[in-house]
Amino acid sequence: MPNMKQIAELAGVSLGTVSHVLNGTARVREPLRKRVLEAVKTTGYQPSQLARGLRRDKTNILAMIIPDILNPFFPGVVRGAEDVAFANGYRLVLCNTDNDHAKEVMHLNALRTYLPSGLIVIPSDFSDLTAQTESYRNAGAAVVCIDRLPRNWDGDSVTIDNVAGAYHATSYLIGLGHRQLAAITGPLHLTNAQDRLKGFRRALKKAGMDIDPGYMQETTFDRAGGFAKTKILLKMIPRPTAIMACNDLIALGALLAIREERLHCPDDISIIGFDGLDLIETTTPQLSSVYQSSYQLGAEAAQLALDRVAQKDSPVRQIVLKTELRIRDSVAAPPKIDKAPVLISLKRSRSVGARA
Amino acid sequence: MPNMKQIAELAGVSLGTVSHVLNGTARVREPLRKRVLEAVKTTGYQPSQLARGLRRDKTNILAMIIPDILNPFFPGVVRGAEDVAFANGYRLVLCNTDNDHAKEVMHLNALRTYLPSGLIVIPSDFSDLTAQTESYRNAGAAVVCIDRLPRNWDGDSVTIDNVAGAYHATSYLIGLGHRQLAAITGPLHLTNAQDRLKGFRRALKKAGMDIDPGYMQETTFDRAGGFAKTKILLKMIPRPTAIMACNDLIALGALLAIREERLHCPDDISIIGFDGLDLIETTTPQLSSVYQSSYQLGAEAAQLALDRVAQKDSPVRQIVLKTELRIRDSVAAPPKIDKAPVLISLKRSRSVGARA
DNA sequence: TATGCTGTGTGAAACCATTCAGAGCGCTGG
DNA sequence: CCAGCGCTCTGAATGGTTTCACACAGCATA
Repeated sequence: MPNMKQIAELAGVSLGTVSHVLNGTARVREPLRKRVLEAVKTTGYQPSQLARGLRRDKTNILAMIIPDILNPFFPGVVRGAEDVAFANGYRLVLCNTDNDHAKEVMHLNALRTYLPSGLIVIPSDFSDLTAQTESYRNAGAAVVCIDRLPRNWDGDSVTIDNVAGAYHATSYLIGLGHRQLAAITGPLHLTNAQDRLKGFRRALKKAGMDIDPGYMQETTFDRAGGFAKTKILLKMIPRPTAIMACNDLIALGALLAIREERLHCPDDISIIGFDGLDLIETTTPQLSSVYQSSYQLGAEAAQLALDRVAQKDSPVRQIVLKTELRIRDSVAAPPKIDKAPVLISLKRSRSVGARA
Repeated sequence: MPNMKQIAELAGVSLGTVSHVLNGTARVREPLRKRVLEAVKTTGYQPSQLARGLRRDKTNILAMIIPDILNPFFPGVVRGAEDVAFANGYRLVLCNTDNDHAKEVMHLNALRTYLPSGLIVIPSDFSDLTAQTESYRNAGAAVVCIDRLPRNWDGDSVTIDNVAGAYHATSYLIGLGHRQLAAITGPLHLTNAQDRLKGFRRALKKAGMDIDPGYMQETTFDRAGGFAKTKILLKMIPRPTAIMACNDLIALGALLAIREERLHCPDDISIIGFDGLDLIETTTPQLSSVYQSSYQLGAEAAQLALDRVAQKDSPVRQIVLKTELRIRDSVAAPPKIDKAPVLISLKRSRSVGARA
């Protein structure tokens, strides 16, 4: 593979001229320009991204730090970001943190020396990332936080309206007549989990309903967590008639727990999840969910990062995406009998268990 | 951020000595060594990966080219590769091709100038990639093909035993008494799709069974493909009593089609998928599948790449991973009535349709 | 004719780590 | 006592690009 010097010789011009032709950084007379382009074409020359990055103090790399690509929410985010990056001549470096702050910091530190133009982070938790991200900013890199925000975050971000999403879903359940609601939230050190719980409570308050703290269970954002917490909820008296799950994996776990307890969704209990993953379309019943576009989340983040690279001092942008309540088969009005006193409700629960 | 020169000054040694201490490329007396390490520690110095890569003609980057991270099979592969890469101080650059050969070539060409140490590719199709990958090899990079192989591939690879996997699944169905089998294959320009079909046919042959080509439908590796082709299969006379789907998404589509036709899996039709994705555990019925470890696929590939970087001229390795038949609720013996003549079987199909 | 200005090109410096030839030093064996 | 060797360490060259100060030609103006 030839280098720029050889192109310069082949075209009979200086190094600088080749650079100017290639980058459009200065006017070059047409004949020279043509000779350079010709030389590039015949040799198949490609500039070294390394040398270029070394010299410009920045590469066409976007670094992306996410919790875990195995969680089905994140591939969409990654794909959205990669598409935008690719379309602009950038590449994506992907790092998984497993929500481990130490690992996150390791990635953050190590990646910096590759001089990425931008950094897109889904924070592992509520830890303050200012120290690390500041060093990226000083190095001229754009930093965008998405999905959740670390403590004290005042930079660019893309999130969704978690409060509104959870509020709508909960209100919908209340509208159907549910009075015994439960929520299974994600880890409350994450802002998105916090906000979804906030939306849930706000809807209850609006309806003048109160709730025992035991009906709000906190767990990890996965199937196992949803399963375990649902088992607990199903034993409570009175048993909830609807569960607001703070993501789809939790909802999935809830569905499995309900099934294992020989209850039926939505006849006995309604479920609404959050995220709108593809895979909730294949369950029986199909799960209702607060849809958000993970793809858009990633795409907007990448665009935001690239915009900031182009215009370093434009005002901070904090994009908030809309959600959309998608009702499918997992919600219904509460069983009639639940309007009767507690003990009867309990009895029914047992008989149902026996029946199946 | 300081550079190496400043570390050298601070430690009172030369540039070369700093490099040797950091890379262990030569013996350095303990006192000097200590001073260097001390200087590194107090300044928080980190070597520039760019300068390092430029000089060594190779970076600690692993490039990974896959069809589409949104396909739930691939996150596992990526995660496996990223974990191994990370553990060895490497980073992963992720590229999606959408099975588009042109896009694949673009990525291949563009990535090269970042001088990755290794390249892991899931080929978009059967196209010959020798030209592109050869240039990586010439640049000293390790190239590993996984999951499927391009035409004429004679380099390192990690695949699974597709033939055996499909063979076992099919044999299992035959063992249950199924005689009207159907297969829905992936695109036959992909080696893995070819091999799974081969395993299917081999099992039939072993059992002395013949099959009408109409019962082997080719489609894309997704839900929509499985859905559409199953619709066709369900109209055939005699109707198949079992479907061997060449991946889980196809199997999922098949399940949905069967459901939509008011038939029942496994009572009317059995289904076996391929891949063993998590999401097939949440369907009703749970889908049986030929499990393969996508994580291991990625992890082995990354390890293979790193091994080759370390030992350039070791013999080519072509790793073939085992599969494991995981039977769940989607398979059963064929309905008894199917042993009766065709017309009766047809009738039953109608009556079932009317029932549901 | 001298001066200034524009429009184009040039060449060297800078970016930063690695590596290689060689220098300095102390020790050993003859 | 000296040649020779081994062990450390040094400093310059190297890799490929961008950028900046400057040069040069051509033209217009005074």
